Amino acid sequence: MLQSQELTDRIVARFDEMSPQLQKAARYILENGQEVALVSMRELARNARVQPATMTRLAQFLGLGGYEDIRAQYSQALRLQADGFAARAQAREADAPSGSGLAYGMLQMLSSQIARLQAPESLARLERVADRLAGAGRVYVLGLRSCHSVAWHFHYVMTLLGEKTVHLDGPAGTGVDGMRRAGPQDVMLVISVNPYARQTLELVGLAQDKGVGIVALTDSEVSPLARVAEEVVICATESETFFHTLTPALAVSEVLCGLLADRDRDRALRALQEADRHLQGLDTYASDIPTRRG
Amino acid sequence: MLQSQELTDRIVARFDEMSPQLQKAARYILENGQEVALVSMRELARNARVQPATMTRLAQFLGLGGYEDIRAQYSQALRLQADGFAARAQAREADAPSGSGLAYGMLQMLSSQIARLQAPESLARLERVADRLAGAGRVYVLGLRSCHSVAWHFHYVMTLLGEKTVHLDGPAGTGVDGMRRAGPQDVMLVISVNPYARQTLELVGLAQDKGVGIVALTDSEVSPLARVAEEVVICATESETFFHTLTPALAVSEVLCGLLADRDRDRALRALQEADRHLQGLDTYASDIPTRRG
DNA sequence: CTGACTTTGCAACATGTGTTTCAAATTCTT
DNA sequence: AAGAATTTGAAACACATGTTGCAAAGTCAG
Repeated sequence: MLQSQELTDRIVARFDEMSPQLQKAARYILENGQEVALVSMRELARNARVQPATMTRLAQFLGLGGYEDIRAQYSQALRLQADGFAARAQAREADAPSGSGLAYGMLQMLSSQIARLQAPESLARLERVADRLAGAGRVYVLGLRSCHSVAWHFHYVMTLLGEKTVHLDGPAGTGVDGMRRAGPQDVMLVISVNPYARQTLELVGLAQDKGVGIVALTDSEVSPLARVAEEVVICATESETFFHTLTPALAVSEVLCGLLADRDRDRALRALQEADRHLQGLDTYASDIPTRRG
Repeated sequence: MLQSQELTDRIVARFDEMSPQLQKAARYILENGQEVALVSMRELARNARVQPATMTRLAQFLGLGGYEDIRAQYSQALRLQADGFAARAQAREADAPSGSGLAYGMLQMLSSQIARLQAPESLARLERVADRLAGAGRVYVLGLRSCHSVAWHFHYVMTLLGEKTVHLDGPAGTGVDGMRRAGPQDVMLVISVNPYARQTLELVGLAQDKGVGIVALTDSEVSPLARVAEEVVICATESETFFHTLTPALAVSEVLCGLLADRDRDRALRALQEADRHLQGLDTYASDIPTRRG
């Protein structure tokens, strides 16, 4: 499969060999690449003042099957460009095996989804969420079912940073007990994506009743959480396999931790060093498989 | 003529008034704006799993003449976005404040780290790990401390897919009990990065003694796990803040789930449908904050 | 000037498009 | 539980699509 730049190069290289009508069509394509992706070939032909058949002949002259191949490459180029992810220069190799093709596609999509979080609006939201969490008395962290990992990880890192977060989770249904002392000076960070766990929504309702601020990581502007949260970060969940992805949400969670740590770097560093000493003292880490005796 | 942001705002504003199918179409358009410009409405409807008529109804519901009006606006937005791409990228890098700069840098690095997993060698390893796991009697999943999220999520998704994984985790130190019946036909998937938890390494040693196969997600070719595992996938952990990132490892975990599901798509689909019915039957999900009585 | 070859316009073709209409299915109200 | 209203799926419709094939037009060599 060709890149649109590669196709562009090929058009330029063979321009002299083309008949006048082919040259007319080729020039129009070179000068209006995004229109190739956005309008039909017949409309493009009209705009270029050539016959539709000329476009098909041009594609075949260039060694392609038909005009659809031209459009597909310009469409893909526009997708990559619109995503704003400069590092993804290489398109997928033709005929990759099914398994690797799936893995490749999943990774490409994940990378793109995380890159999209770099948009100015998204960055501004991340800042506002971090501000809100930094100013809270206590931060309650809630993520159920598939979102558990994101909530747990946020809480884990924040405890290493010496922050007072409360993870609303626990065995034998005790997780919600953590909300007992919550009040208006506190904030709940809730992570939930479609399909939304009823218990998550119920706990958010409870938090609202107690005057707790809500900030949310969710999948859409039309999520029920988006309606009640003061601040929302939208995390893509679309996936090329059967279930939604939580990788962008984890990325966002880690970025929030980073922003919070950044607000008091000295304190965060001290807390990490203390945690490190504590864990070293407990012999928590090792750098090799222990040799077993007996 | 509306801007696509204005149309987006209108969709969000009126979302609650929409029927379930209109909401499904609306959500898909919000999440896939550039596809609106790049593919036909019938193809978009197929991807969104709605009837073509639904797309037309949505447009009319929004006060537009027909779907073409939706497409025209998203096309125009894409034209504007593509035109300004290079200039906006440069402005962002020059002007971003410290906080957003940190967030931007973290996201850029994460996106790049995941993109690097698309290398052929990495894809080949993913295939081999998936093969090994697919052929196992039982899969034991181990990830402690910061790696807990990745292990838990893998286990969670695999249970949805109907697979027999055992998560070596549990309260009151009981997690290791799951290893009691492990044997040579089983495989352990271990996730650990520097600093490596001693208990992780001890359990890996125990698994080796029992003849259990080991596959590892870890951070380096020189990780202690890399020395003892049959297959290794290297996940970057480098971060622009104080602590290592687990986002690439979660991405890898999800890709492995996808590859395993791909090996028996029909079975995976049936398992997910059964899980869905089961959870629906338990009233696990909701689409709005419940109204509290009293 | 003529014949051969190439280029080009145009129409037919099979298929896809967005919209409309109708009836079945679902939901809501009484 | 029944009737009304709304939602939805599916098919038909008119039109647009990209491609193919044929013949007219144009160009070039002898």
